[in-house]
Amino acid sequence: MSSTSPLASAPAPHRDFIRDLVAADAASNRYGREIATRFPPEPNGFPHLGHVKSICLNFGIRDEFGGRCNLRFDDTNPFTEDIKYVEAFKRDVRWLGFEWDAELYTSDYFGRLYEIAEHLVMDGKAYVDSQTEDEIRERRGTVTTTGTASPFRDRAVDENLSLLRRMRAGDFDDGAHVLRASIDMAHPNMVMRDPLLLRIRRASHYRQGDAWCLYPLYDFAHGLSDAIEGITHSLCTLEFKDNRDVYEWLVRAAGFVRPPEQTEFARLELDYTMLSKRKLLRLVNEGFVSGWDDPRMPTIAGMRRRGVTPEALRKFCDVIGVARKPARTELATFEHAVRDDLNMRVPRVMCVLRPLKVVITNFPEGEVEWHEASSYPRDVPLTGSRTIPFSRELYIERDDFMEAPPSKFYRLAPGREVRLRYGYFVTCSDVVKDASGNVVEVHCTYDPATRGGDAPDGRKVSGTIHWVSARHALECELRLYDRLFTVPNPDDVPDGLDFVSVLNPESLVTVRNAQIEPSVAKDAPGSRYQFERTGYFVSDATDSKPGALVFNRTVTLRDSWAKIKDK
RNA sequence: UGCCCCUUCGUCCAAUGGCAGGACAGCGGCCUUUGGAGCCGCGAAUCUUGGUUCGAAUCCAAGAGGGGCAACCA
Repeated sequence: MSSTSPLASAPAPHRDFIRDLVAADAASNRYGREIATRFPPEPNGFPHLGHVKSICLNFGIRDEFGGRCNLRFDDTNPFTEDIKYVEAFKRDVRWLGFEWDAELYTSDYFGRLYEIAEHLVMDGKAYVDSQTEDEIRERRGTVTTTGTASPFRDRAVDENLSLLRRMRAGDFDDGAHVLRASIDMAHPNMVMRDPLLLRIRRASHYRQGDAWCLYPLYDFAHGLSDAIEGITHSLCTLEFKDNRDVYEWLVRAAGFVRPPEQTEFARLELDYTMLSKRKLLRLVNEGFVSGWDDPRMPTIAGMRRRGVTPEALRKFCDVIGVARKPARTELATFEHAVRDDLNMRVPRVMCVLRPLKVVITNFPEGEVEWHEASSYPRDVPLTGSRTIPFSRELYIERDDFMEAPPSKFYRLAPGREVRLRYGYFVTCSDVVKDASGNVVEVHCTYDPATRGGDAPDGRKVSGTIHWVSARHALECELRLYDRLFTVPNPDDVPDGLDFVSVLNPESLVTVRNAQIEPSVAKDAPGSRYQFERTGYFVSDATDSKPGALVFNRTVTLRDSWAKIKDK
C-alpha cells in the first residue's frame, strides 16, 4: 500500500511473514478467489488481548488485500458456550473498529459436516469406534510408542454407515460410539492417530437447542468450516501446528479443491498478565476480580473500562508484530502504546489524589478568582480550555511538600517558591503540625504579579505543581489500578502453587477523598482525562454519577522523579 | 526418549546470499507553566561448531537451548 497523498492516513502496518505470504499468494492468484480470512473464537469467555492480536491480523489482512474476513463462532462444544459470549465478541470486535463480512457459526454447518462424515465413511476414510474413552486413550500410544488399531477399525462400510445414522438418530447413549478418521495409528504425529470426528452428547446447544446429539470435534469442524467458507488463509496460534496435518488430510478427503491453508503464529504473552481464558474464568468465578469487565482484566471489556482506546490496542498489535517465535512482551511496551495514544487526544485537568491543605495567607478571605487554563499542552495540536477557581484555601498533593527535601526535590518546602499551575507563584512560609508531628497544613504567600504562572521579572521556579481550590473542588473516588500479578509470568509459578498465589494485593487501591477541579462535573461517564502529573484516568462508565464521581486510572504517567527518588 | 516448530540488542520486530536496522526499556544532555510530551546523543545482538560461497543472521550438517503435541476441549 503506497500512498502519495499528502493526506495519507494511518501508516501501513509493519510487514510480517504472514502478510508476505498472503501478498505472494495474492500476486500469483494461488487460490483462484479473493483473499479470505476469518476470526474464529469459541464463545466460551470474553475476548482478551490475545484475541485482539488475532483480530488485528485477520481483519488487517482483509483491509490490506481487499478481501473478506468472516466472524465465525467455533461453537462445537455445547457444554461451555453461551450467547452472552457471542454478544461480547461482536460488541468488542466492533469497538476495535472492525466489521466482519459475514457472521457465521460452525454449529450452522452441523448438517453439512454430518454429510461429509457419511461420505468419509462411504469412502472408507472414517469408521465408528465403539471403544470406551479410556480404551481409546490407551490404544493411542504415547509420544515415544506407536498406537494400536481399534478392534472396530475394520468394520464394514455398511455397518459403519448404519451405526453413524443411528448415532445421528439418537439410538445410543453418550460415549457409546465415536466417529474417527482412518489415518494411521502409528503416525509419529499423535494428532494423526485416527483423530475423533464426532461424539455423542445429549446436551442442549445455546444456538441449536436439542437439534443434535452429535457434535463435531475441533479437528473435524475447523478446517472444513474454513473450506466451506472459501477461506484462503487460516491463521491460528502455534499450539495448533500439529493439527495442521489433520486439517490438510480432511479438506482433501472431503474433496475441496484449492483448500485453505493453515499458518501458525505465536500467541501473545505479556508480562504480569494472564491470557488464558480458563484461568481468567477462574478469576471471575472465584471473585478475585469484579467480573469480566474488571478494569484489571486483560479482556477488551476490562481494558475499555480501564480507559484504554481501540487505537492504542491496534497500535500495540502493530508494534509487537507477528512472528513464529514464542515471545513475551514487556508491559512497558503496552503502556507506551496506551500513553502515546492518550497523550494526543485527552484534555488535562487537575486532581489532587492525597490532599494537603494550603492556606494563602495574603489572599483575601472569601475572594475567588477564575483562571483560564488550557486543556492541552503546547505540543498537542488540539485547542480548548476551561476556567478554574483560585481562592485562599487550596489542596495540593501531599507528595508535593517535604519539610526536609532531598537535593533533587523541586517541589514545595519551607522557604521554597513554586508555581501553582495556571495560578500563581507561592512561597511556603509556615507549617502546621498535629500532636504527633504530621504536617496537616501549609501556609504560603502568593505573588499577585505572577497571575497565570508567569513572573514579569523573569524569575524562575524549579517546580510546578497541581492544585485545586478547597471550596470548589469536587470530592471523588479514584480507583488506582496496577498489574494484577506480582511476577512477570503468572503461568510459571513454583510447584505446589498456582497463579492465584501471585495475585497482586495492591492491584486496586481505592482513594475516596481525592479532590478534582469542578470543570469535570457535567462530563459524560466514560470521559477520559490526563490528571496533570499523575496519570490518565477515565470516569467509570457504570459507577460514576453526578455528585459521586468515580475515576479509574488507566495508566500512570512516566515518572522520572520516582527513578531519582529511588537512588 | 518420538514427531514438529523456534533461536538477531535487556524486550518485541526487521534485514528474503551483499553496510545488522526500527520500536520499547536503559543511560546522558537539551527544552519545558506537567519531573508529562518533545528533541539530540550513547550503550546494546546474529546460540555453538563445522561446511558451501568472492561474500552467510540468511543456505547445508551436527550440537546446544527454548516451545508444542499423548481431552469424546479449542
